Amino acid sequence: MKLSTRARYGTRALLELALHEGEGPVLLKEIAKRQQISLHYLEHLISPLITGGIVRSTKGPGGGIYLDRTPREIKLGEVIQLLEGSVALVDCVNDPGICERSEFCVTRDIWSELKHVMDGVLGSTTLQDLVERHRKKEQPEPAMYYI
Amino acid sequence: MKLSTRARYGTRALLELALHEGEGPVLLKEIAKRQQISLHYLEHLISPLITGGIVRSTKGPGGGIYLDRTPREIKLGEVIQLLEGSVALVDCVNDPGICERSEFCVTRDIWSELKHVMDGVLGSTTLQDLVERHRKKEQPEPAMYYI
DNA sequence: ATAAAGTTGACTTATTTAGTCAACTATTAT
DNA sequence: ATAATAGTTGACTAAATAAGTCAACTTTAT
Repeated sequence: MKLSTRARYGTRALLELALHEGEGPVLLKEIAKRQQISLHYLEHLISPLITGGIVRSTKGPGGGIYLDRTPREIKLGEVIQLLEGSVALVDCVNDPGICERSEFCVTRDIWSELKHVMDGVLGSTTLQDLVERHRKKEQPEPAMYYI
Repeated sequence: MKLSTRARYGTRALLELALHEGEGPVLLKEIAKRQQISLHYLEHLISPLITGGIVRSTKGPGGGIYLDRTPREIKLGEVIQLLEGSVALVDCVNDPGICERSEFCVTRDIWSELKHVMDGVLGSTTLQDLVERHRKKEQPEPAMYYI
């Protein structure tokens, strides 16, 4: 029950983009280097994000990728959905029809509840939130001295 | 990012035990049949639950397995922990040392938050809750007529 | 034109999960 | 005692999924 590297790398790549928002396209090669991801692997993670309307790209010299919306408008839930699929821990949660037990199954109810709370977190966290958390960690609040 | 069959089958097996609480040992064969699980596979799921102090067993004729505590005292979180391991979606959440990025990594913070809310659900749901939900579905409240 | 970059599809390898089989141990009933 | 019942354990296999690599291709700036 682990998150795939797709989702983890992809999220980090997007954070990288959000941190450089407005500075023009970022090279895949740069992202791969800064986030320690294989370039070839990263290439494959980007394409669903383009299809999903989260990033855009330009080819050729000076090209690269960049966010298609502001970081504030990009929810983590969307990102995970694109890279990993639904956050449901069992298929019957999204698709009750696949198991004839679904209607009566109380364990299924619990797995649904798990999905619900996870969706809650991922639906209320945006790339902007990540950026802010990141900056906060980077530049710790100067110590306060009370005289 | 799916729950393994271990966790799913195991939880259902325990529910089966909880439903027959106090009626003596239940045959693995019975559980396997009622929950449509391969007997041989089920055997392997039981052993961590015994080690974990959730079920007990007696061998020989008239033997079987039964809960070691009341359903009210058995949290789903414990069960999942035994069958699947931590609910953490990435290893660095439990074990920051495995990634030198952990300290600064804001995506890790989100994965931690996910673990936290999942633990919330699983830590507050007991086998007894499952039993009650089950009974409620089985015997729907008789319709109320207001005169 | 040419070099820089992203895009796509095929392929391989590694890892994990699921499941099976068989030998073994303990217990009850006769 | 012994035979039958029932759980226990470990080794093994197969299937599925995830991770990663390679190479050919397209687009764009200079």
